[in-house]
Amino acid sequence: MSDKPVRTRFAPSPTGPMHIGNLRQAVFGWLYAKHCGGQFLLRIEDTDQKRYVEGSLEYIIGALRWLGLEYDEGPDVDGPYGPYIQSERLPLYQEWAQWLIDNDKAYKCFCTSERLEQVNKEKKARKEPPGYDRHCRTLTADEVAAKQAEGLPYVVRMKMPLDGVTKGHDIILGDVEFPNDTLQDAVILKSDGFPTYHLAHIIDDHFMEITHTTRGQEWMPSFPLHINIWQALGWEMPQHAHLPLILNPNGQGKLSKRKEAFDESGQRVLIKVSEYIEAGYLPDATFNFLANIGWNFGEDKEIFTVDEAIERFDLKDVNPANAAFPVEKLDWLNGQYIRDKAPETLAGLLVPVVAKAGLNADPELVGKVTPVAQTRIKTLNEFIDLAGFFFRDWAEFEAPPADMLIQKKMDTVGTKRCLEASITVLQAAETFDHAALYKTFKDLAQELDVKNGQLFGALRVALTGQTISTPTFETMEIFGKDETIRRLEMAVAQFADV
RNA sequence: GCCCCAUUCGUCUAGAGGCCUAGGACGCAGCCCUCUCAAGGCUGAAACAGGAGUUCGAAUCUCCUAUGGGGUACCA
Repeated sequence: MSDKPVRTRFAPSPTGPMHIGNLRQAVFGWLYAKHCGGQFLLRIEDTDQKRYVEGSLEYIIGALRWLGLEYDEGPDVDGPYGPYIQSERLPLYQEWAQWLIDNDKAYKCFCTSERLEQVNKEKKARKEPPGYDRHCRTLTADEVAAKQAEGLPYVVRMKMPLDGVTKGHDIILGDVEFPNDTLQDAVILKSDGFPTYHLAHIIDDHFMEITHTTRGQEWMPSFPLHINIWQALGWEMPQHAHLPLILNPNGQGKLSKRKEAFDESGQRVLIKVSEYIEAGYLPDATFNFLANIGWNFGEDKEIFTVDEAIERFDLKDVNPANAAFPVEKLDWLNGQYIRDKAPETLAGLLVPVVAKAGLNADPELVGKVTPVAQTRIKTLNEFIDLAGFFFRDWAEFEAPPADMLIQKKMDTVGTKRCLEASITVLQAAETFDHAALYKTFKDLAQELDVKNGQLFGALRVALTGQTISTPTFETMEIFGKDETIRRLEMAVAQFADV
């Protein structure tokens, strides 16, 4: 091990909206770099032109920034090791592929995909494991020259050892070894001149001076290939950490944006980072949640800040086992974070949410409603369901139907009487704060010989049109005397024919 | 098929040979509080995949089996 500064990278492919599992990989790499006082960089691996999706870079950058994972170098952050987009580094890969050929570590392969298919078909018929038969590995220099003179397209394949074992070490998994006779002469440079991931990431990691790599465990099978490439190149290999995968909540299969998953309550599991943002999850809660999968803070502490995580995080403490995605825990955590925020701060976050819902996002009103909603919402968006009525045009409020106003074990006559009596009491009210209102209505309930819940429930529905809402008297206080009475009168009108 | 990895409450996890009659959290159940819904408080049910070893002693080490996951592309 050297004393060079720790450098980690997040290297996604620009293939569309960013996946939440991907974001977690980024979290671990970022956390480790920060923990070591090193650098974290973003590199775009776009060596597969076919899979490129327009706008992906913006998705990736947006997701990283949203969560607070600032990178020291990247496509839009200049650094001394750029460019940070692989398609802009093509000559480098081609040069080193040639170097490998020149040094007898790799070879040109002219086999067509048709032949490859044929080979596999035959192998299958003989019940042999599939794979390339190394047909071009033994081509003579003259044969190669002849094929090239014909203008035949070719790929470059790695010349893998035929026997023995390839040994490697992983920070999380420990020592691993692979029998070489099961390995393939993988393609490292495609016929279009683009490198495959295998070659490209190694060259980049080397020249970008990456000291520790983090990637999903799905890469484990190609680890021996990579080890051999590093060795062939004669470069010092960074330390590798293969991170556990996130599985669907039921533990069946890895979380994927192509296959939708559902949790126990039948809710669709959100996959894209953008979906989490839109659903009203907080970045700090999401960070906490993601960091808690496969790693934990210790001391039985579930809730921790980013700085606390940086302080403690170490790749070697990561649990090697794959994890079912514990979605339901995010709701709880997000609720915790919402409650921990200063009401003014929360209100600031809520204003745009109200606006986005197409409602009147008056900051002052949001500020008044926030404290009474704070313990009742788990995501920002739930604010709309609970308290959206405050932000609709009051003049357009329509009284709820009579049967909604009538509470348990009440009838039309009794309900109407309650509402009328309430209006009378309200008109006489001098102070209009919720504590005083509570007291007067408690007295009124006794006077009318109904239960608190029966009276208060009718009031709630009359005021909000909802059976679940912010507390009734706090709601009255926010509405003020005039609006409160107006709504109750509208409710009484629902009983006109009684 | 072959290769690789993993396996502690339903789930995320703590646990690196005696501290474990296995700890925390989510979820769940019950109770308290209570104007709805939450929040909060308290209580409870709930796990070392199985089998062989090693050892005075194993959730912790070894092997086998089972199960789950991943890979097996001129995708990453």
